[in-house]
Amino acid sequence: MALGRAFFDRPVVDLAQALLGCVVVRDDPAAGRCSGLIVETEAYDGPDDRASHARFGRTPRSSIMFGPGGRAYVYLVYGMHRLLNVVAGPDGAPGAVLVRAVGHHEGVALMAARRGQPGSTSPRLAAGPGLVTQALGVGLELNGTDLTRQGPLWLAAPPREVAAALAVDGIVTGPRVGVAYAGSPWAERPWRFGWRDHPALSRPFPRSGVPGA
DNA sequence: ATAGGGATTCTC
DNA sequence: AGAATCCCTATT
Repeated sequence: MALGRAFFDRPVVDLAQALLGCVVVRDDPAAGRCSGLIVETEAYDGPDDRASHARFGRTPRSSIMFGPGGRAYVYLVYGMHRLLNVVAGPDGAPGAVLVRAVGHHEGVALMAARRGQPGSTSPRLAAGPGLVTQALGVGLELNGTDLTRQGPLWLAAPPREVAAALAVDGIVTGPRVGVAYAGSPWAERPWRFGWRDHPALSRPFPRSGVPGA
């Protein structure tokens, strides 16, 4: 059962936290299904956020960020890595959440094969935003995909036991990665969220904390 | 039409 | 610490 549109209609920083524990499902007709648990996210807000692609206003690339929530925003960085984002709603309010890391769920073997590491069961197969798309087989052709309906790429609510485990472990926050160019205060905003001590985190959080602290 | 740069990852 | 690599945005 896919998460409905209403789930995404909230401030992007709230959405970034709400997505932790959710399941990102990749259904490829040829390769089959794999899915992962979202364990790390970052929020990118509207034009005021100097780290966000929306800082240039509505451009061809960022236009998806200005649309309704619950759609995928996939783009290329550094000429080689594809990054997956979840657009926040409502329509007209730009914002997107970068999926920085996912943990194992379904189709680990398929994900390992896509990573070029057949047979690996490392929990860190998708520990990093570029690795997430590589492991899940997410390409630019999926930009704009409606994540609220079962299809090639969609999102599901956290399984019961996952939600329970996350509640026990807690959420850590920190500054977003690789956005020094944005300057103060945007580079320091604690808009990176992670499942505390999860093995699939992309890299250590410099300081521990709780949302809102 | 062209130049500057990046929400990364891997290797030296 | 540095390269790989190309699309996007801004500027001329």
